[in-house]
Amino acid sequence: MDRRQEILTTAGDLFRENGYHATSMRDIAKRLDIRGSSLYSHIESKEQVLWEIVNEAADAFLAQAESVDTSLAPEKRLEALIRGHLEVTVKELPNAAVFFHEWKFLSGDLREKIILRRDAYEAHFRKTIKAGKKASVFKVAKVKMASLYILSALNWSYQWFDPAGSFSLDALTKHYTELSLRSLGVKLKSKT
Amino acid sequence: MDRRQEILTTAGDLFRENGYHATSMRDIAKRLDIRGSSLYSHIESKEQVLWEIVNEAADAFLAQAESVDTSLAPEKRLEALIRGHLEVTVKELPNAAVFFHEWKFLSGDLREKIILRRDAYEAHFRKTIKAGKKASVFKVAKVKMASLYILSALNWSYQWFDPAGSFSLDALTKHYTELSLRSLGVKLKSKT
DNA sequence: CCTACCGATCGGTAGG
DNA sequence: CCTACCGATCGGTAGG
Repeated sequence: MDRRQEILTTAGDLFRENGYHATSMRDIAKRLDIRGSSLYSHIESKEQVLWEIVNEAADAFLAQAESVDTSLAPEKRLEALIRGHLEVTVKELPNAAVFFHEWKFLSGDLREKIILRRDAYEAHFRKTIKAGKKASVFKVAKVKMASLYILSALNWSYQWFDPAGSFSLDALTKHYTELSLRSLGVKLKSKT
Repeated sequence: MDRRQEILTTAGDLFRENGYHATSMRDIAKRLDIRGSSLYSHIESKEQVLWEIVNEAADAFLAQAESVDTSLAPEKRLEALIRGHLEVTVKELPNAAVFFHEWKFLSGDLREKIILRRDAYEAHFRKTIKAGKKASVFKVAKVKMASLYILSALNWSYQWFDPAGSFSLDALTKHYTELSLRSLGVKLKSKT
């Protein structure tokens, strides 16, 4: 890992722990045992660092969603999206958390770009639910409402999920998939 | 509204828009057309302001949850909790957003106090779901997982809900209640 | 990668 | 409620 990557990784950890504005460039430097000013031979500005972290996370979420075969049955498609979302969240925890929480501190252009990518990502969920509704597999009054609901549940997971905690990623995925499909009216074998 | 309340309200708005650390005391003062130093005859410190905002929101959420009659049927209890949660979120949007997002910038004692109150709040959901599971009204594999799922979906709503937007609070409540009950395996009249 | 330093701004206090 | 001010820290640059 080169210095630039180390800086981005360290910044991601700190932005997640303390937030973008509460983290100073000197905090990042201290973790790497160098002086704050030395960062600037590798990076351009604090905002550029935030941008790269957020954009990298967006890449990961989008790549995953785009890899889902749209010819699959809607339940399978949604299941794949949920699994992928949770996998990316857990694998990139700091970056994902920063993506969800700190993107709004980007200004102008960068902010708009990231909003577009978020919308593109959410569209994968909306389209899948819409397809399931059309195929009468999902029973849902408002597609937008349902996809907001499910995405909300998924989005919040970075807040509490602890890879070392009592749930594995597999267990989380299995239960969240079941809860989501059920919320859309899909009948599953009951597990009391 | 006295000056102290005005300061808290203004601070809540700004903390929501820009975050606690990105908001300076002078920003708050500017909105009230006074100098930053003048704030200090009404408040003790910036952290105390954050604490009061967060704690006020916690009061509102807890009061609502505690007012739900525990002798109701589990579906009705959960419905009341969901309605109450969304009502408080929408009515106190800035404070609720700060409660969800900025509480972690509290230090020591205050931080621990708020964590306890959050846990107490979540317990209302867990207990209701557990009661429903025992009564075989809810079909749920892991109570903790299911309550995290539903609370996550609810918690995220402050991120996107716009009182002036295309959904009313009533519509939001109705749909989220339906989605939540269904996710727990409750059968509802289907709405395609 | 460092030292040295810039102007700006931070939360907060003194004193009126 | 104000002016005046404190020490600390901010993101970032110059120059080596």
